[in-house]
Amino acid sequence: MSEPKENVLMEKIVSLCKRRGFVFQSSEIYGGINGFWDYGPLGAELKRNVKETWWSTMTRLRDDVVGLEATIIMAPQIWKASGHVDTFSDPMCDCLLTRKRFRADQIDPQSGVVYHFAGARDAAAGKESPDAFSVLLPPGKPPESARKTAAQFYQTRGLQSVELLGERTEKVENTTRYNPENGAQLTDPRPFNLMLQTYVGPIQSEDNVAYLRPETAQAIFAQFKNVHETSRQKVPFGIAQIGKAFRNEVTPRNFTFRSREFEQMELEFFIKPDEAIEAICGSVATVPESGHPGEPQPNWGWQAWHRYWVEERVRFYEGIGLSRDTLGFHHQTSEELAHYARACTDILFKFPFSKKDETGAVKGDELEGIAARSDFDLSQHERHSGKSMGVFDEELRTAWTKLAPERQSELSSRYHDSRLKYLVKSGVPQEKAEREAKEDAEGLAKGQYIPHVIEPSAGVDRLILALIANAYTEVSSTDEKGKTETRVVMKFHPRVAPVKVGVFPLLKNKPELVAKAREVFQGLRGRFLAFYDDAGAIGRRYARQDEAGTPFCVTVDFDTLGEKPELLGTVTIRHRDDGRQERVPIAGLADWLQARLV
RNA sequence: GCGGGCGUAGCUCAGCGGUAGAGUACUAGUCUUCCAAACUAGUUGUCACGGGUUCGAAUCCCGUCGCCCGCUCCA
Repeated sequence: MSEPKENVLMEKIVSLCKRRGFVFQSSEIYGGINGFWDYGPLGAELKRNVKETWWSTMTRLRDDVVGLEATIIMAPQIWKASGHVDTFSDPMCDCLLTRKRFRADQIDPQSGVVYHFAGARDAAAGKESPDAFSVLLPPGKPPESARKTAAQFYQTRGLQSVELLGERTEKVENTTRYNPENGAQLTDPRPFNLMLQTYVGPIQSEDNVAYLRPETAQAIFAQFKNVHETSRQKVPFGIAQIGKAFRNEVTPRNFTFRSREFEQMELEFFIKPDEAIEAICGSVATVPESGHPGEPQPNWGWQAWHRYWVEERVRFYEGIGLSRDTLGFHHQTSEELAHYARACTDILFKFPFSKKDETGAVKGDELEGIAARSDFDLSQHERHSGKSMGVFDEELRTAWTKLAPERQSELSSRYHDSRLKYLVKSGVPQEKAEREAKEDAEGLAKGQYIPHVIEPSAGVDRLILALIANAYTEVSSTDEKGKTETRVVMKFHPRVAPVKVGVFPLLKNKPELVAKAREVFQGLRGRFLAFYDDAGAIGRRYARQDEAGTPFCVTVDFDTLGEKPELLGTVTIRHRDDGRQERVPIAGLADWLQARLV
C-alpha cells in the first residue's frame, strides 16, 4: 500500500515463479495451505545447486568441518534443554480496544479501580451490545475517563451514541489483565506455541508428544560427542547440517520468506574457550575492525572466529551472485541478544518487500545469523542429559603446567566466574552452582572444557528467494513498428542457475540441423543440466531460456555443418546477460562450459 | 490469531443479476539463416471452496480456505 511499486515487483516475481515452475503453492488444488510452498522443476534444481554449493564449501573443501544428517523428530527433552519448549510457547493476549498484542508474561502488574460494564445501548439507532467490557482506572484519574474508554469500545462494536449499562466498580491489585497504555480489558491469555507437535506411537497422549524440530542446530549439539569421537576432529572444528525445520508461525508472510516448513543450512563451529587459548598461546589475537581476518590461527578467540565466519559467509554469498551492495548487516545490540549469546551478526538481503528506515535506506531482511553462543548449548545438554559434553585437550593440559601460578589462578578464576554466571542464570541453586563452577575450573587446569560455539545459520528458502529477486531483470525493447516489449531475464550466477545450457538447431525444418543439435545435446547432458528446444523462432527460444535463467545457449547452424569450411564443427554460444555470441568448436564445448560454471 | 484489501483460462485481466470473454501462453502444421515474426487449425475454466437469496448468481449475502498489507515474529 505504502510502497506500491515494490509490491508490484514482488507480485511479478511470485507470478514468474509460478509461470516458469520455480515455486508453487503447496496443495494448490485443494486451495493451498498457508505457509507451505513447493519447488517446481526449475526451483528444485536451483535449490539443489545452492545446497550443494554450501555443502561443498562448508565440508568437502575444508579440513575442519564434517557433516551430519539427523532426524526431524527427536527426544522431546532436547527442546526442553534448548529452551524452545519454554520460549516458543508465549501466552499472548490482545487489547479489546486497540487490538494491540501483548505477551501476557511481560505486562507490568497494575493496581486501581476496575469499572465493569455489562453492555451498552444506542437508543437512537435501537441497537444494543450485550458484550461485557471492563476498564482499569489507575489511582487519581477521574471515573469519566473509564467511561470514555468503554464508550470507544462499544463504538468499535457499531454503536453510535453509547449509553453504558450495568456499571459497577471493583478494587484490584497487581492485575495483568488490562492494557497498561489505556486501561482497556485484554483477552484471556492464549498460548502461542510455535513448535509443531505430533505424537510418537499410536496413542495420542501428553506422554507421547513430540515436536518437529524448530531448528536443525540442536541435533548437532545432541550428537556432538558421537561426531567428535568418530571423526578424529579436534577443537576447533565444526559440524554442518542441511535439513528441514518447522515453525508454526503466527503469520507466514512475504511469499516463501517466512514459511512454516523451511530448510536450514547450519554450521556449529566448536572452539576453545578464550581462557584455554590464553593458556596455550599466551594471549588471544586481536581482531581487525572490519574485513576478513585471514586463515584461522591457533590464537584466535571467539571474536576472531566470529568475524572470520561472518566474512566467510559473505564470500559465499558473493560467490553465488549476491554482491555486497545487495546485502546488509545487523549487529545485534546487547538488548537484542539472547542472554547466553555474546554477539550475533545478521546478514541481510535487500528484498523488494524490505522496509526503508528513517533515512530512506533499505536495511534488508535476514538471510543468515552468525551467533557467538558461548558454551551455552552444550552445557544445557550436559545438565539435562547428565552426559558430559566436555572435551579433553592435550595441548591445554601441557601448556597449563608451564604457566606461572598467578597466571593459572587468574585464568582459572575467570573461567570459574563465567561458568558460575551461566549456572546461576540457568536456575541452578547458588550453592550447587558454586560447587560445579569450581569443578569446571579445576577441569580446565587438567585440559578439560566444554567447547564454545560459533553458529552460522542460514535459511535456504530465503536464500532462494533472494537469488530469484536478485536475478529478476526486465529488459524493454522497441521494434521497428514502435511496439515496446518487456522481457524478463533471470540473471542467476552460472553456479546456481537451474539449467546450465540450452541447445537449439537454428531451424526446425532442416533435418541435418536437428540431427546435429540432438547430437550436441546428447554430448552435454551427462555433464550439465542441458535443455533441448526446437519449437518456434530462435529468438523466442532464447527468450524462454532467459526467463529460466539459463546462462548459455548453443545454436547449431549451417556453418556447423560446413557452409563456411573454416567453421565446420563449431557452434554459436550466446550469452544470456548481454546477448553476446561467440564461436566454439563442439569438441571443446564441454570444457568451455565447465570453466564458466564453477 | 486480530484489522484492511483481494481471489474469473497456465499468466495478465475484462464482465458486476440473464448462464463466460480478450490478450498472452500452450499444441499441431506451413514458413523462417540468430534475439518473444507471420499465417492456419486446435486445447484450456465446477468464475477459490461450501451454503443462502432469486425463476435465474461469476455478479447480492454468510461461512471456509488462500494471497497481499499492518500488529507480531525471525532462518
